[in-house]
Amino acid sequence: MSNNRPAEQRFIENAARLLIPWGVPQTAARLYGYLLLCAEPVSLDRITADLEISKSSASVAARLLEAYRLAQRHGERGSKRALYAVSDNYEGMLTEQNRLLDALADLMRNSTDAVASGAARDRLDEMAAFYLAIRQAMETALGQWRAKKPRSRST
Amino acid sequence: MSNNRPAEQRFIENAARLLIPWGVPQTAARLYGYLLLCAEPVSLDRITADLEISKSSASVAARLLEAYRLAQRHGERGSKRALYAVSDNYEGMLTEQNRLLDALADLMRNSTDAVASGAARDRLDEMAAFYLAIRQAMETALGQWRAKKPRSRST
DNA sequence: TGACATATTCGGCATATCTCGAATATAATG
DNA sequence: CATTATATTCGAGATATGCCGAATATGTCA
Repeated sequence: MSNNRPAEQRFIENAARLLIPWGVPQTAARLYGYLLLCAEPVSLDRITADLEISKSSASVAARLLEAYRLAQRHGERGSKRALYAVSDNYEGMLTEQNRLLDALADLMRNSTDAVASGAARDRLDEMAAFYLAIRQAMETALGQWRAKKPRSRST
Repeated sequence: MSNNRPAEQRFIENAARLLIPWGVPQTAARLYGYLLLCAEPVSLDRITADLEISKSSASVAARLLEAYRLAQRHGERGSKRALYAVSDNYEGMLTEQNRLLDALADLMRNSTDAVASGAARDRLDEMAAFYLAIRQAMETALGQWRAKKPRSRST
């Protein structure tokens, strides 16, 4: 970070622009873009300085990304200092969606009390099957990726 | 709709609960759940009555769902009346995400001006490849589904 | 335990978003 | 062209959300 400021700024804002419509708050979205540019884990103070946001905002944004599995906290040994970096598995955003697909499929399958039969019933069953099929395809693809790239633990 | 009110209500609220965290406004989310239960296209006035919302809210929610490709407007011939029903292709939510994956992959590949080399560069390239792979797997799965279920144009 | 460094929570302000009813626009029909 | 039926837009009030600085909590070291 910080050998070509303008281009980096652009990247950060572009990434944020993509994530924001998906419900990611601006600060968290910008932080994610920023972390993508950082070769090593960075401290909250560094984030605060580079992104020009308050430390409290940096803190909540970082933990939000962590909750979404988009970032990882790297505690420094012998210090309270928290360093953050993008998670090394990029699946976070996708597994979250898989959860939605599962939940939707469940809801539809278990809704015979609301619609027992008829066109709506058929559609619900079909949609449930559809979501499960897609979800399974994604699971498979994720598995294949993990297999192809088994270890990447070298920073 | 409306032969087992309590169960239907529960279904509608449950569906809404799933969609809302994804940024879908409450009214639109409930409307989607409602439409899932309707065997036939319904009018705005019917929606207004059954969902107990204002007509303006019904109108904007319906068109929001339409924009997301989650619902479809069925114009009545010889009338201004608009009838809405859930779209018969359930891919809407997924294609939207595919667009995000594509855009992210693009951004990462075209960001050599921000990071030319090093660990961050490697990661960006890897992520771009990852997103494209997943996106392609989904595309394939969608294609297979369409092939398996070629015609469903009955009611 | 005391002193320090650091992260986290809290209350308030600013801003955005939702929902509504009234006003307006647009299409259909005689 | 007037009337009616319907959808859409508009402005306002209410609600939620994001962001900040100050206050607080928590961990670390001597």
